[in-house]
Amino acid sequence: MSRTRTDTREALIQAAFDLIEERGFENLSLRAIARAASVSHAAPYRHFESLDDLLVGVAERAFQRLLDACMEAQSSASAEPLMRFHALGKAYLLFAWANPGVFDLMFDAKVATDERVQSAQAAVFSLVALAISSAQRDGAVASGDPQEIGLLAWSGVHGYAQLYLNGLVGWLGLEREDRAKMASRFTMMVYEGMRPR
Amino acid sequence: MSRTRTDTREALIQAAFDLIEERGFENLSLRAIARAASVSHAAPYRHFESLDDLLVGVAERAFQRLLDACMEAQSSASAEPLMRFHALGKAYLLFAWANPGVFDLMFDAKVATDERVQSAQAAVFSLVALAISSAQRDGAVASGDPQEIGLLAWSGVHGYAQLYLNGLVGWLGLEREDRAKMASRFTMMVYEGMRPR
DNA sequence: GTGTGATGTTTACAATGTAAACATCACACA
DNA sequence: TGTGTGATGTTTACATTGTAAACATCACAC
Repeated sequence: MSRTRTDTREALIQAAFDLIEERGFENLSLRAIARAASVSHAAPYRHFESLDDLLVGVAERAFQRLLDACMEAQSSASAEPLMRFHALGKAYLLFAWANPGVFDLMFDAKVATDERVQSAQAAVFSLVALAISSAQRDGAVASGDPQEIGLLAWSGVHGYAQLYLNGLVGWLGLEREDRAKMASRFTMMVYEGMRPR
Repeated sequence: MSRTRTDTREALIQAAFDLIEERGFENLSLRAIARAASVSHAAPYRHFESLDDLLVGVAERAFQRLLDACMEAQSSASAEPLMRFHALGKAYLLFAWANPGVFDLMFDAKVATDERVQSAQAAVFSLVALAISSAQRDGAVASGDPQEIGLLAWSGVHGYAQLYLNGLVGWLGLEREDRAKMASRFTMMVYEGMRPR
């Protein structure tokens, strides 16, 4: 029984995903991915145009998982807008910290210009914008363009994730509390700034 | 007249800086840098341990310029804490958008673990934290740990810069207003969230 | 003046991304 | 049921890359 088309494609993406989490995506090689997926080093070209194209596939997959994690967190939170927003931000941060390598990849210039990745980003954003506007209806967030406020919220959480992953931990005293608590805390601060006055 | 040690070192860093802004730092090659600096492809090894080490040099240089830009902007702003904060955030965003390639590099995993880069990051952060605590003294920003609030502010601006550079422009309606206006506007939103209630 | 250390070049090598030629296997159609 | 045709995979090949080693050169302290 040989592998179907989708099998190999999936295997390559999964192998890349794992390798990235092991060693970061900077020193990733097409050949190493192929090796990990037990195919020859040229086989990936039957499924992807290039290494970058494969990475786009990985990023798409990663955004799918991020979206799942966010929706899952939101749906298991209470209906109160504060809690839903809190769940969203926390899930985002925990995803970034649990998958630092792919998180870097997801917003890397190499893949971010691809329209498939961009629409995946847009899907995440629409989740944020939705949370904002529903919180606005409950009077929990100040009025204003939900897109704009959503971008403010997302920027805060996203920037925190990135700064945390790249350096900050080193020179700031961070990492004393556990991450879940830090994620909660920071998300609350972002939320705090958006409340009506 | 031959080049002094510092000459070649500087020339290499400058060449790398320029190449990064032309083509992004992902596909950058040591050999291309050497070529641009008119030296043989092995010459860089007399000044840097490796390509990554050279990139650290570029990042250091870039942080220096960012710091200069921020301080310059701050000092030509009025003494009012709002205006100083505004100048800082705006300068940060404009720097990122004027130098997208090196801005990516400055927070890339490849260089961010280096302690020289980390201390450069810390220098930027101390500027932010200082602005916060001085604004607090004037009652313009809510009380609380200036480090923590500063991190909130920095995260917001930084995340916006990164999201903007990698995709956002594509799928959101952005880029209609001019950038200086967008930078101002966003910085003000961040500031708004930090005011006392 | 001389030699010694710093700077630069040439040559070499293994690893990489990608293309082309070749093999194989599943499966539609006779 | 046999066959050929397209999809999938492998082998081979090649230019480019980062890096090391051997060699050249030049400035400058003694």
